[in-house]
Amino acid sequence: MDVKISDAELAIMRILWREQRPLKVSDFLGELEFTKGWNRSTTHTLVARLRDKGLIEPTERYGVARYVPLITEDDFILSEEKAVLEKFGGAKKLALAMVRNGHLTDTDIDDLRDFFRMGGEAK
Amino acid sequence: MDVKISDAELAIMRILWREQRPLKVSDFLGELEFTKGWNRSTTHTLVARLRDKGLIEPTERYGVARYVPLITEDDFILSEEKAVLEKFGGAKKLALAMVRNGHLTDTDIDDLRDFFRMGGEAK
DNA sequence: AAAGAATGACTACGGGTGTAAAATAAACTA
DNA sequence: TAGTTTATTTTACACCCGTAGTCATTCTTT
Repeated sequence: MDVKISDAELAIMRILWREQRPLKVSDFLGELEFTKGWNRSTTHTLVARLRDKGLIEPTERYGVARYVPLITEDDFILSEEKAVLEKFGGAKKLALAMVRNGHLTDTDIDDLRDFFRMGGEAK
Repeated sequence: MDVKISDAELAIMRILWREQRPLKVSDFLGELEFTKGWNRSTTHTLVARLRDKGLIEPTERYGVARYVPLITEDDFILSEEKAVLEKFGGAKKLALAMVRNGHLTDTDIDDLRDFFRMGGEAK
């Protein structure tokens, strides 16, 4: 998939990924109103756009639609990663920036190393 | 600074950062036409927008303007880093994605570790 | 069933972005 | 210096995004 998820849309995807179950819009309306200050309409618009883009889908429809994501968070991250590297001019530059800003700690680095040693299965 | 640099604009900044000297638009027109397939007008538009945003500046003006960047690549990277982490849900997740995709190698990781050891001055 | 509340669909609008044509100005060449 | 080539500015336009108003529909609750 290479449809774009906008920042605002992402907030919705995140909730869907987190909850791991079909959600009615009303299930996260409140949260988004609180965390993002969104108007009810705004949330509905974003949900509609995600639906139009084929990124979420209502599971059957009696009455109120319950949505599920059609891509996993991992898929999203892996695909975004590429765009980000493009923007930063390489993984190493980005990693260095993260280290310099103190967002990637030495323990994190150890973990990455371990991840390597184990051929890539750790979390 | 917290003016946004769009993806297209970034291509221009990158050339300016790379060349380390004042450049005429014609100096990179060809490259961008080749690598991005841009029309001459497009490049000019982007240059104008960068100028309007105060991100580049012509050095004196006899005849053809020669531009220099007003922010360094490091400044840019450091400021963007935050937005990226936001999007990826943390530095570690992002780093893991990079490793998984094979964009951050074990040697890179060693370098990061070294960077740490030396209190942050390596390149 | 009627009134009121919740829900969802449709419409809108201003700003940014990618893309470029058209118009204008400046520089070069014969 | 006129004619031509090159550079710069102006204008355009469609699409995406954040944001939300409004209208229509569907529950609820008397």
